[in-house]
Amino acid sequence: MSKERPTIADVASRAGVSKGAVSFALNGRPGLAQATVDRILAAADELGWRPSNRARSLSVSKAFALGLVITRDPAVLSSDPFFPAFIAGVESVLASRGQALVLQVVTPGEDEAAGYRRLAQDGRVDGVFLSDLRHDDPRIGLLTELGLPAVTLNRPEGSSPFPAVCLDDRPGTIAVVEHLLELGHRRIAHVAGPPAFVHATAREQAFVAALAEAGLEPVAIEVSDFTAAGGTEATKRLLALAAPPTAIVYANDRMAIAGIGAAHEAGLAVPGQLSVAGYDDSELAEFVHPSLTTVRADPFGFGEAAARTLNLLIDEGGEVADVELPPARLVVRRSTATPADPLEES
Amino acid sequence: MSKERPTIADVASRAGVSKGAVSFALNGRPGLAQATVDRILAAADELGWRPSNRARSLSVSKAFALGLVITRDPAVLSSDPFFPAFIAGVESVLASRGQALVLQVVTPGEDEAAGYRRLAQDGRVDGVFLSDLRHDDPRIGLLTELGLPAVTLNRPEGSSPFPAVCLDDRPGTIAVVEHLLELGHRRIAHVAGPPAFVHATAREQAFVAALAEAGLEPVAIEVSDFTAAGGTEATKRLLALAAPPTAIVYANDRMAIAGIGAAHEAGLAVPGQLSVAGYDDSELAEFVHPSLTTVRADPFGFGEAAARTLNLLIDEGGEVADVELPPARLVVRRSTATPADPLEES
DNA sequence: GTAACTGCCTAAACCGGTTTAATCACTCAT
DNA sequence: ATGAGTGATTAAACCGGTTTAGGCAGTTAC
Repeated sequence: MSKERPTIADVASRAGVSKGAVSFALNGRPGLAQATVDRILAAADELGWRPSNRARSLSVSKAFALGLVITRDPAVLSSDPFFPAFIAGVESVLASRGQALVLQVVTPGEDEAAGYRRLAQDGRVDGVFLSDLRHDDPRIGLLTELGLPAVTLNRPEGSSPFPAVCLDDRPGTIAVVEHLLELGHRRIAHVAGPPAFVHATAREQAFVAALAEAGLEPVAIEVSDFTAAGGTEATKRLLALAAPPTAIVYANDRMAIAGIGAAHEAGLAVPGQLSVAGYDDSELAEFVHPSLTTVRADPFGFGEAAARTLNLLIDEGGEVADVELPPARLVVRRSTATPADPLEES
Repeated sequence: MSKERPTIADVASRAGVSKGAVSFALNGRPGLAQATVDRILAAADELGWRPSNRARSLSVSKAFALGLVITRDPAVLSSDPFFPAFIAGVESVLASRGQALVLQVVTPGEDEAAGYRRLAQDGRVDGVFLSDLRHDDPRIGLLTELGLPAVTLNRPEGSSPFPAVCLDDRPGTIAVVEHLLELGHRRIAHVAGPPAFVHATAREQAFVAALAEAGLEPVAIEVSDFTAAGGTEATKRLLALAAPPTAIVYANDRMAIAGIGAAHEAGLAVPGQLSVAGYDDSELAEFVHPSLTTVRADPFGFGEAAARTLNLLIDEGGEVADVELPPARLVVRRSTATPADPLEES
């Protein structure tokens, strides 16, 4: 049993042809007689030969890998339900193409640009996913400068040279508000994510717009940070208002679940005295008490679409069309109900 | 502005030396006059040259990357607090060494061996982390056969050619049981993880042993699956017992939080009528109601230690000593209290 | 004065593929 | 018979580093 990996030269000599011929056969390029191709492929098969990624990378100047840089505090990242599913979706596309996913987790304090620079300069990846898109995101300029293909998850408001894969945050949020309005709520508050993030402001604006549609104004909008701790604090502030809300719409499940906890802590019944809604439909949403009304997106599908789009950009180059994913859907559970004191105001 | 990346030849000609000299200078190898080294490094600096990873990979037959294969259902993985922090710890070691992390998420249904095979045969990584270690884990044999260095997270019971980085699950679990015993609980149950996993059985055995230490037997041990859904089901079964437990120790936080939900659903007060303890200290543990008594490990440190150990194995080869991490600590919160009907027996 | 050694540096092979230009053996048209 | 054209194949350059063997100049040893 030879422990050494066979090389293309071994295959060539076994098939009685040149290295070049083997390469042609492998890549299905025209110019070889069918019989020769068959003979080469058979030889490769018998030797168990698979072309070396390293050699291929060097000669064709491609990495056969995509990169994902996640800029988050690991503690915060911990319970984010988006990325694992997103990554799984990405992988489902990469696996069949023999590509790999290079992951980088950057703590916000550090220089996130350095993360992308390393990926680009080391030639580790052929393209990257731009997640957690921010307003005037500096990474767009950075990647343009680095010449690294990218796909943005959702659309930046400024002009961007990169294709965007979008999952509109608004319909889900609007559905939540409409659901609460139908139940009879009129005093509704929102706990938003950091305004730097596109998806945070999108949800906030959708919230405001949906209320305005019904001629209402938010009781309050608390700007928070998507963490459980932040959700707790924001909830306390809302409950301390002179005229507190009868329902709170949170920008994600973590804050919402923490909000339920804070409400209970304050002696309020959920949904009896306070209705709560989240966003994400994380695993726990169904199993906390009361189970959480929330909005379910499809992060796996998001990952698939993003990977496909990025590969299209890398392979074909030029202009790649944006992709619009089906919007998130409302999932009604037990944390929302008719308000205790309905319709104070006409 | 030349858009082309400089190569080692550019640096060489600028410094007036040969390619080989540049390589020597870069890698700090002896045999070059200090003045020459300085000149070369200055030239490299001026050109902004960084050696190409691809070329280096090919010539030294190393990938400069480590691999992590996670075999989980993405839905389940979603809310696992371990991996994000673990990965961040790994990266903190890799970043300074210019290494990358290649991630692969394999759905349990698929062939997980294929994932490792791909990583090994494509030469993507120089070594891998073996997480979620199972009893008689087939991956140990597989990796031995593939000749891929690895580090196991925790120690397999059989003989293993790989160094183990261990975080003993037992002290934390024992501390939980002792805490409950001190509160006066005598009827304690456990919701365990799948027995295939080493850490699941370790926690279960520690639970049984700690009770035995006090001359007690478990009310019941429900085998579950670490998911919130599983935690709910297991809890329902325990509460339906003729003599239900006054406290339940869960093998992780997700099941515990779902357990609190199930208890509330059943009309039980936590911790008034049922004490609940988890394991992991996930982000939400502190913010659910009541806040969850649990056990806090240090997954970030786990990642650091694992990465360092794996690199040691790759660089030095031979025998690398196992690493024992400081054990997890008990975090007492509000979900545990004196039982309602204390000390029925003895 | 020459052999042996040392310190510094270079030429060239090498890693394992891809790709281009050239070669060879045929057939076909003139 | 000759030239052109076509299809199958190969030799060799190339990607950008690392590494080995060896060359050259300047001591030192005898």
